[in-house]
Amino acid sequence: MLELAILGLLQESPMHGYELRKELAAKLGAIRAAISYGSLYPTLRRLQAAGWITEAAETPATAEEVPALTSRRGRVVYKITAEGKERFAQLIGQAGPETYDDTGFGVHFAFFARTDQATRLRILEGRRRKIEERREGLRDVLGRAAERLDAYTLELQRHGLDACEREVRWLEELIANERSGRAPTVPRAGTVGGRRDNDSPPPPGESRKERP
Amino acid sequence: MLELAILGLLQESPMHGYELRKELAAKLGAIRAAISYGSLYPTLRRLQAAGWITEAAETPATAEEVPALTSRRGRVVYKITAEGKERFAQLIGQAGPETYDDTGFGVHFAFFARTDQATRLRILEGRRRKIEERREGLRDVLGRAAERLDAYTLELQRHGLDACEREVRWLEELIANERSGRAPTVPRAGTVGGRRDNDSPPPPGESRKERP
DNA sequence: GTGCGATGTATCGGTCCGATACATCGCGGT
DNA sequence: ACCGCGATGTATCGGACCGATACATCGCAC
Repeated sequence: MLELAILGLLQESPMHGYELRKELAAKLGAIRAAISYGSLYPTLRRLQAAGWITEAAETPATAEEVPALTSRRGRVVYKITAEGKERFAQLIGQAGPETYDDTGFGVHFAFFARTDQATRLRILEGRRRKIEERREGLRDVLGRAAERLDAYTLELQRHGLDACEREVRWLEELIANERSGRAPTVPRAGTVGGRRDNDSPPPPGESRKERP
Repeated sequence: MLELAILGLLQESPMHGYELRKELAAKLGAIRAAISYGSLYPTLRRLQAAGWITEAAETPATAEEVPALTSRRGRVVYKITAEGKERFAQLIGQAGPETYDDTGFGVHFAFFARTDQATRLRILEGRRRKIEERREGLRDVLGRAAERLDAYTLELQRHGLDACEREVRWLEELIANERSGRAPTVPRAGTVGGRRDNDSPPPPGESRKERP
């Protein structure tokens, strides 16, 4: 999963580890807190060894100014290779069981702008199926095994069930949008947060800065 | 976390591994799918080595019938020890940072029936704080960094933000209930699932079958 | 000029997962 | 009478990821 996320982010622009972590946190903030360095750096080395990414030269503009006075060793910038792009396309296209768990789905969804529509649909439906199964499990427990459980545990299940139903509805809308029409945004009733600009941006397509 | 969950479950009745996994799935179904055997069995051994649990004799009633014809080796039943109960009380009472992440909070909450009110309150408020922070992060991204992100990523953040707001409200109600009054259940509008019995059972206290 | 928070790279031990292996039991089908 | 097959049950192994920790540099506020 981390591998896929890194490859996806480096496709937007070259970055060093620290930056990668921050971008990752911004892009996946809804899913996971922040990736640990204990995972990040070893994975970067693994990707580099596999040839999916390479170290890029630091400060490409106006080089040679004060060249190597303090043996400038900080900031290792990585960029994705052609093989890395192929690898990303392969990973984003194929769907194993882990594609539908919380983290896996989140990462795939975050890169939907780089995914073709058929795959998007497949992933959304797979996720829906998985959440529906969880929902049925919770309903079973709340129905059949309710008397064996204490009130707190029951309350936890109810909250979980509610979240499942909500996510299924969300997925339904995304699937409907995906099938006919385009815009990835779900119609919203009350505009819950703040702000109201930037609603319904233009259809997917590739994001800007594909090749700076 | 697994350690706490196992200790908590074994406090209700002795069990073997397979059963433990199923009970765990029922109790924590809203939080995590099912614990892996690759974690369960090593943890059981660790707990046994530490003296928190012991192997209990299988088939206590009507023993000696067909004693050892096929060398009956299956089903290792574990029971909690006095030290194990102390350990549980200690773990459930102290709160580190991991107490407030999704899994940690879920496990603590699932055993609220065995937790004193002050601790319950502390944990609920800690969780609320954590979710509020995540919520603020998402609002920031949706407000300030929105133009850098594609429509799918934004939709993911919005869904996450919605879930955060919902959980905060849920926690608010639980906290209010906890402070004055008793019943752990949150007032519900539509009764979404099925069934309507077993609503608002008597105040917490210990669950049944403390000592069979 | 000095401390301090942000930036930045890196490792280590530990927890947990997913795949896999293997053995037994009860039951239905043929 | 036999066979298979799904549920029950214990167990291990490699790998992914986390949390704590260490350490070094930079800019800037006091």
